[in-house]
Amino acid sequence: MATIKEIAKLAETSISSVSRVLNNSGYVSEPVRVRIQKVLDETGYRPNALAKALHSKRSQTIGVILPKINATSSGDNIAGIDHYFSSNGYTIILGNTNHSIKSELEFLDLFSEKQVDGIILVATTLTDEHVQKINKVGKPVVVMGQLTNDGTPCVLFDEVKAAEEMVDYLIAEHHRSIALIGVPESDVSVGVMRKQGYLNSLMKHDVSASSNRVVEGNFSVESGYQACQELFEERQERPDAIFAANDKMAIGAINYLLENGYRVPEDVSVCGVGGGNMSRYYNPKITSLVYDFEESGRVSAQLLHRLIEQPKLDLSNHVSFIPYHLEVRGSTAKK
Amino acid sequence: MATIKEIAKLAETSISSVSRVLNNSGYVSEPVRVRIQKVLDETGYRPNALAKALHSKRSQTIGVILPKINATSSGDNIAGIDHYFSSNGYTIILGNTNHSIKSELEFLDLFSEKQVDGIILVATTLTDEHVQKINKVGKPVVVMGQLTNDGTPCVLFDEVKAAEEMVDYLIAEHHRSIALIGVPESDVSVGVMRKQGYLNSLMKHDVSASSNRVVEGNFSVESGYQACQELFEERQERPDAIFAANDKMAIGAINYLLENGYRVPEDVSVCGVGGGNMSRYYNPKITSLVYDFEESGRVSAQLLHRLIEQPKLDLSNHVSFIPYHLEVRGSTAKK
DNA sequence: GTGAAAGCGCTAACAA
DNA sequence: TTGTTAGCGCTTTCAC
Repeated sequence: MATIKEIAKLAETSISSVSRVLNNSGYVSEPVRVRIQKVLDETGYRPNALAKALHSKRSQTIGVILPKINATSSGDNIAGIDHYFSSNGYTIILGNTNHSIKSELEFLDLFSEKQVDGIILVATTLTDEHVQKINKVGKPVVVMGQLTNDGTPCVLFDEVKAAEEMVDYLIAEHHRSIALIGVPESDVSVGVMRKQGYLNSLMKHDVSASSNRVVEGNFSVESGYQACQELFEERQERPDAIFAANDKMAIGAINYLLENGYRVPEDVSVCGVGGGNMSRYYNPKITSLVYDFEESGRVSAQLLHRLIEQPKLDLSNHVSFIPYHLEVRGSTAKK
Repeated sequence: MATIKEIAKLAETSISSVSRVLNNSGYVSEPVRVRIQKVLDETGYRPNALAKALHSKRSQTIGVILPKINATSSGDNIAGIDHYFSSNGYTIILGNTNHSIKSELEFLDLFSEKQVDGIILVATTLTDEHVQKINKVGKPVVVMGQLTNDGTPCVLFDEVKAAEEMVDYLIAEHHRSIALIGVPESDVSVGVMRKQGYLNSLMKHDVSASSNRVVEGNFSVESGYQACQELFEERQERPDAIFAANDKMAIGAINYLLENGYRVPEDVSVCGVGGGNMSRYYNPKITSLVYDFEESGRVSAQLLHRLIEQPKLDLSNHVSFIPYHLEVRGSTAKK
């Protein structure tokens, strides 16, 4: 790796002149410029971004922390973030936490050491420790997927409203015994909010809600299968519709139903949340709340970018809700 | 952000002593050590990794270049890479090329500027320009997904053998009219190799091969649907089995068949490659070559790590084949 | 044991 | 117009 010093020597000039042609700044006479450019081309010289960053205090790097890199939503999130930032000269560094809160905190520190210009934190839960650390890193942070309560700007879907809309639809289709396959409340957006929306809708329409019709999975297809089994084999009455908190569990539920002689949607309607490939191409195609995770990545990136470019900008308490839509597909029908 | 200088001042000592306790190197008397540690704790000081890297010439950063970040294989790849490297103190920086060769070349340069310690290039094609640039960056590079011809170590699946095995299986199940839904040859591993395996098997068993039974898609579900439609509506004879070069196209093909009154697998057997969630949970479950992309990420990472740690190590021409296995599921049956 | 000082590669005053 | 120089934050000799 050549340095600017060596280039200067080869071109028989000073490093400042080299720096000038490199950055197209200041005055350089044509002959010198040409001489330097020639050496630059011949050596294929690349400036050291670290040295540059050390001086400018801008690393042109964004840290992205997420709970599980190999989840379809993560891929889309990153695609959106990357698309926005790479076209603005930034590069992305990745922090995969595998759902470990400790690891989340560590990445906040690590990224801080690496002098990232900003951080996007894709969170499933937000503890006081998080909040504290976020405020301590002293760099712009945008939280994705969770509502913040300390003013940190966040980007997310309106989970309550979305879930409510889905159950409204099921009720409009004359379903009255509607089950929920949820997840633990440690995941606030999914475990708490979607359940809240489910309950809101039932209340609103005066449809009976019963813990008898609520079971819990863990996001996986298998857990959806088991949850559905529990619903149909261990509970008092059989639901005529199932709202699963994500598409994978909806698929698990459908698998259980089909294997046990129920028809979907004729006997039981099933719907999920996410709307990605798995639900779109499943057989039957699954009615789902379609979330555009790439868009949520893009919006987070844009927000963070503004925060970076205009440090005085006060975006505290800013909340961006990403649009979603209910897509009725083949897995639900009028009762 | 505090600097080592400020810490030294606060602890009323020199920066070298601070550096010593930071790195646990050299002699520091107990009282001084304690005094420094106290300031360190109180300020929550974090060393600047850039300055450190500038000096040590090790950034503890790995660049990963891939064609499409939101593809399930990419997520798994990165998970494997990340898992290995993060437990070794490295962090990952991402280069998403969206299949643009130009962009691939640019990331090689960019990562070089960012002083990454090594690069993993997930490639679909490898031009001379690639090879040239790879050799010029002067950093360890491991290519994933493609066979290299210039000695650059690579990690991939034995596509020819895998495809051959799949078609062997179809033939063993008495299928004789076997169609291929492939992809363009610009993707060497998928477009060329899998087709080669398909042909090898037919030849080997003396089963007729005909361009009449070969169509091309573009990896997507929709293209699989169309390819299958072409096979059944525009070709002379109908195949009794279809080998799709990936699971998505297999799903597209199945969708076409089911919509048009064919039963799968009773009338037509369909199989794919990949073996991930989409095929595992589809209805019917899809017979597939199960590739472990997380493992291929892990192996690439390990290989690159060795290259980084032992620069004199000669791993040129090294090729790692990642194991795979044929999983017979519900979409294929004996004829 | 401790601290001053050089240097990693670069930018940006400041002189010349 | 050009070159010298002082940092950016850190590590590491090398005197003291």
